[in-house]
Amino acid sequence: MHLEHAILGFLNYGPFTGYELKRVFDRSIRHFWPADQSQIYKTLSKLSDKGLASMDIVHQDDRPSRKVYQITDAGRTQLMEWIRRTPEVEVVREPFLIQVFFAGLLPDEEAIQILEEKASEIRAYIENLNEVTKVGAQGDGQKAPKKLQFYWFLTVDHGLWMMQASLDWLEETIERIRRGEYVDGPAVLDPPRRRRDG
Amino acid sequence: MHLEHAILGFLNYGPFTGYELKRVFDRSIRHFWPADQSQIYKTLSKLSDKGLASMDIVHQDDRPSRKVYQITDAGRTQLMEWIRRTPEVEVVREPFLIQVFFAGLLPDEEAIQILEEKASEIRAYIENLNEVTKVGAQGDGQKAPKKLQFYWFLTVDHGLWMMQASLDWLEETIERIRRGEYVDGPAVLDPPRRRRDG
DNA sequence: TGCTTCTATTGGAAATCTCCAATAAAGGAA
DNA sequence: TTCCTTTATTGGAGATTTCCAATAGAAGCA
Repeated sequence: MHLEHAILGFLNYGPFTGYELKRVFDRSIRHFWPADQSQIYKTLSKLSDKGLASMDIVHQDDRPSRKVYQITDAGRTQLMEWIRRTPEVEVVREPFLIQVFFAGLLPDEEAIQILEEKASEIRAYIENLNEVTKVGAQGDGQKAPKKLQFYWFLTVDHGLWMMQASLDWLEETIERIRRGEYVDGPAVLDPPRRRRDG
Repeated sequence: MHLEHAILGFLNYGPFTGYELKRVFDRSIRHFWPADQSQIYKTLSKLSDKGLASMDIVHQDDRPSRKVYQITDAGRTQLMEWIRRTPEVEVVREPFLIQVFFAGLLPDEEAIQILEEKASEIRAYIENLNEVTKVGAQGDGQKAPKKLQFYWFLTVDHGLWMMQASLDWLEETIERIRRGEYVDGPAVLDPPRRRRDG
């Protein structure tokens, strides 16, 4: 369970309540691991059951008591072990490609329209990612060490690269359909290498 | 539920049993929608309940009877409606990036090692995708119409572009870490546009 | 002969996640 | 004054998917 590791990672920086963690997630890694609030709470109690985190109840007069979680030594060990692990082979699952696969049933203009819609959705997403970066660059009050912030930026960078690649594919594909390429038979071309402009 | 639409799409080409569908999935869209066998069976009976497919039992003397499913008019209508829909915003969920995010806790060489491992995993995946294309190009006995085959190739092409982008990001990132870039502070650069070689 | 693979379907358990609702008090906006 | 948002947690329902096991005859291999 990956949420477990993500939470452990944040607890490694300091103690948090479920509520606080939700905000931390939303402000840092939402772009590659969105977390549902109730899922965070459930995972916290699981971590506690496993002895990877400990919990203290802090009473408050005006609000519900806070359950503050802290990482344990066992938790820290497991976190580091996980980070060092060879990354898993990830299963690709893209509903959009099911649509593309069967879009051959539609007339060209309609297929192109769907690809255009996807393209503008991605453009909006890129805008959004750039926003995330700006908010993160301001440091959110507490300053993270430069190195950790650098790695955070790398994940944003990854998102931007992938989105850009997707956009480029869409534009190329629309071109290919416009040219009526399938009449001459299909071809899977080698994907282009990516390099920085200028 | 997306598997529902994928199955409906294949049933639109002709009648299939669950067993046959499993093989069709494995030979065509596994690279973006792997399907579990028992999930296919469950989804088929759901489609039948909803009146989107009909089922005939064909007895066989030497083997268990086959349940042959056919798409209904209602099913065809819904399939076409779905294909034309504006593509959904897809939720990104990448465990590997959680690892990258926290890899800042490791010494540079160890972080680089993880990125290298990911890179070779992706290279293997690309090999595999190229295999898929070769098998598909032979047409598998029955020939699909050129246009439909073209759209199928497009989905493979998409996979290749995305994998290549991921690989390029990894290589660039390894470079950036090697240069010790984070010492001077982080930067999210604009991703490069893609162009064909030569 | 024994083992594995292929054909063909079914059912249960469990993991992971989303969505929704309930509780409760404070503070700010309209 | 009424309504919405924030803080803070809990619990249940359901969706989707994976994994595993059972059944069973036939065919091919060593």
